[in-house]
Amino acid sequence: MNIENAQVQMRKGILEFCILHIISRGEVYASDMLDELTSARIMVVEGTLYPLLTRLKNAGLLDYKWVESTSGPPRKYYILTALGRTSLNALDETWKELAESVNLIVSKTDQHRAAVNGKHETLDMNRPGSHRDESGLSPTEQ
Amino acid sequence: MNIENAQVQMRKGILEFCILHIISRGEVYASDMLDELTSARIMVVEGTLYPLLTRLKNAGLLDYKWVESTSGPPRKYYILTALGRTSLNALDETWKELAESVNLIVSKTDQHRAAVNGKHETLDMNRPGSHRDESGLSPTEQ
DNA sequence: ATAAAGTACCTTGCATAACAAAGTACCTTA
DNA sequence: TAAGGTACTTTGTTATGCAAGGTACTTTAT
Repeated sequence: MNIENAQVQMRKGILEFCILHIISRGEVYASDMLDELTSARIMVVEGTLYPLLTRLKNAGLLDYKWVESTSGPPRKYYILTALGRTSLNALDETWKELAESVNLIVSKTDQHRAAVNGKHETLDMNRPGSHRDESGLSPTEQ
Repeated sequence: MNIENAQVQMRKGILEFCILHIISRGEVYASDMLDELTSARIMVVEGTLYPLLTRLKNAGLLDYKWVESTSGPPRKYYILTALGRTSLNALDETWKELAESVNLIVSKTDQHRAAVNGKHETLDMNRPGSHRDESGLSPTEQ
């Protein structure tokens, strides 16, 4: 597991949420979505997007209609179903909570760093040279 | 695919980031991490955490030492390696960018909703598919 | 006509990972 | 020595991102 892998992982699960958002703004087809995601610097490829759309369709969150194109084959234009809109609202909430949770954890680290840098205390940060709980304090809390 | 599934998905990939953060603040063992994650309302179970720790260890981001406990079997106390600290910094950046990207997409939807509710006009969307909407109404709102 | 190039959607196969559930091992207490 | 608690591990299932290759329709060039 390298860093790139972790970065890829971090983006997973967000895609579905972003797709629903984009579709919620009006009828779009796959290339529209790819453009929008790319401009938000969320990289997705066809092999990811098409199966995702199919899953969402089968789950009843999306519907689509075929539309003729003036410059190529017909396109599938997607829209949200009523269930899709409900789901999107729920995911909005989930995203907020998740971002809050992560920021809570990050800010705790920031606090910890500030505390460690502020004192000349370097007990816990670096080395396992320290010992066991005779100190009485868990390394995690306080 | 139901909503719960989507919520689970959304949390994926964030775990590794949160774990690294928690360990960065000092030596901890698995139960400490579970407590911290639970208090941040990020639910994780052993079957997820232990393999994750093993992966991070094998990737060279973590190290651990066995420590006797006064109330049970010995514990594995984890710390970040130098590589782990570097990686955490990179993931901090990744998280910031990801949150920014998602919030950009969400805010675009908000703008769209405001525009639709404010006017009775729904044709001005930037999408290239607009040539087809004789219907004139976005399927999302109203 | 036919070939080539562009656009759009679909499928297959692989690797990874979250999770449930069951298992192993150690320690304390009754 | 039995029971219960704590901690770490493993196995099997399922889901999913993605690369790569495929089908099909359309326009443009030869």
